[in-house]
Amino acid sequence: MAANRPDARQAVLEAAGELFTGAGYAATTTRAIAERAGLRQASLYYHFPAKEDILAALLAETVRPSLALAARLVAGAAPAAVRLWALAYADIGLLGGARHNLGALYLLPEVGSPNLAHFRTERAELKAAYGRLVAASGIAPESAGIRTDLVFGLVESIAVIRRDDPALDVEAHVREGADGVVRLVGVADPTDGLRAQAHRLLAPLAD
Amino acid sequence: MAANRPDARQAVLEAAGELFTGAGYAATTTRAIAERAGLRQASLYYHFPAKEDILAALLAETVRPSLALAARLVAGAAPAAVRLWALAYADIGLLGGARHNLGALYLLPEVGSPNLAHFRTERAELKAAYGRLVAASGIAPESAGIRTDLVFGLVESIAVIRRDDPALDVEAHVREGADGVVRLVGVADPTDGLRAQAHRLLAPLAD
DNA sequence: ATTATCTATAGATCTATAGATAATGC
DNA sequence: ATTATCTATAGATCTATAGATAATGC
Repeated sequence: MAANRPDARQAVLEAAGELFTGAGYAATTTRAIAERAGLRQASLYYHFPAKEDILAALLAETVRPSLALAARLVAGAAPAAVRLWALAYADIGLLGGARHNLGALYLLPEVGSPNLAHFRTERAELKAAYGRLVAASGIAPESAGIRTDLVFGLVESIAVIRRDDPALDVEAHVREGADGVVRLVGVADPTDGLRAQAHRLLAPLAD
Repeated sequence: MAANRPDARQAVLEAAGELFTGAGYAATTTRAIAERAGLRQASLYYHFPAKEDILAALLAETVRPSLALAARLVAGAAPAAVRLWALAYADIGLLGGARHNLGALYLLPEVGSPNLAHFRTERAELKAAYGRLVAASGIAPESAGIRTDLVFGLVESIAVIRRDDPALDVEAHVREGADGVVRLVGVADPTDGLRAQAHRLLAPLAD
């Protein structure tokens, strides 16, 4: 290979993550991404076929860990409120702790693009997992749909909160957010016992 | 005047509202706005000094009604949970019922622009009003800040929910959303009595 | 021969301004 | 004289492709 850097592709994603979350997709030029990644503008196209594929890669790497966790929790046997608390806790933590507030990518109008249908499907699957846990919590079936919308909205709102206050105390927000999700569903009050049980569910998955 | 239309400025705002909420600010060209408004591209600049001023006008007209209501409710004498329910109900209703999902404008990365500081101030004032009602609900002071963040996030999440499902049953979401805000704060459970009281607070303000 | 980069550029925009034009109000 | 519009365009991009170049692996 030529005088290449160890992992240019990763540097591009890192740069794009910062710029897309800060300025948005359309307002970020391929030149700005390349500059920050230490490449020339045209060299981006060796690693990605088009600008939109950079966004697609970032979206995929953001939603996938949450989705993997959700699949395990949906299949779990613990009380639904415990599993819901655990999913919300981990999911908000991933969004809140990611470099560059990647959750803000979900807010970009470009996620509606036909080329990003795969991301939208994965995000819908994550929401469906929340929906199963909400339904299993014993909520009246006619309310479950709307409450799932609200729960998912509350979880994702971490991106807006973090944008408004970049110096956010993420750990406090994560715990309050998970508590809030359970209170919002309205079938159980989060107790220390529930939280401890949820942490035990999450502990073995941390590796 | 020349062969002008009754209210070109309003037609521009209407067109921009549709395009900005759908495709975002940067991806919407002044030509597209003008075309939809029935003008030539350059004629926009008779009504607005720059593209960003069109966005500023839309943001202002979206936040202002909620802010006016919030100011009245903060000064009210009803129980805090009732006033909070009323504010959330009206605010979500305004965002959910507006033409073109104008609440999605709050999600655009361009709201961070220096030229839109006035909007950010008004939005911060609205959030502060929620904060006063949350604090007055009797929440522990160390939790009030984060819960206000979450409450405000839940209210604004109507924009994402509506974007995901344009055929949303807004009225059902508004009521469930206001209930959810009160449950999320965690000091009172919404009852029919509370809702009725809140509606009485809102009734005289409807004109 | 393959990999990863570069320079140069085609082709297509995009915003905002300059200056002309026509209808209305005084 | 003022208001609201238009045509034309300057000047500045922006994405993606073509083709050259240099280092490495066989």
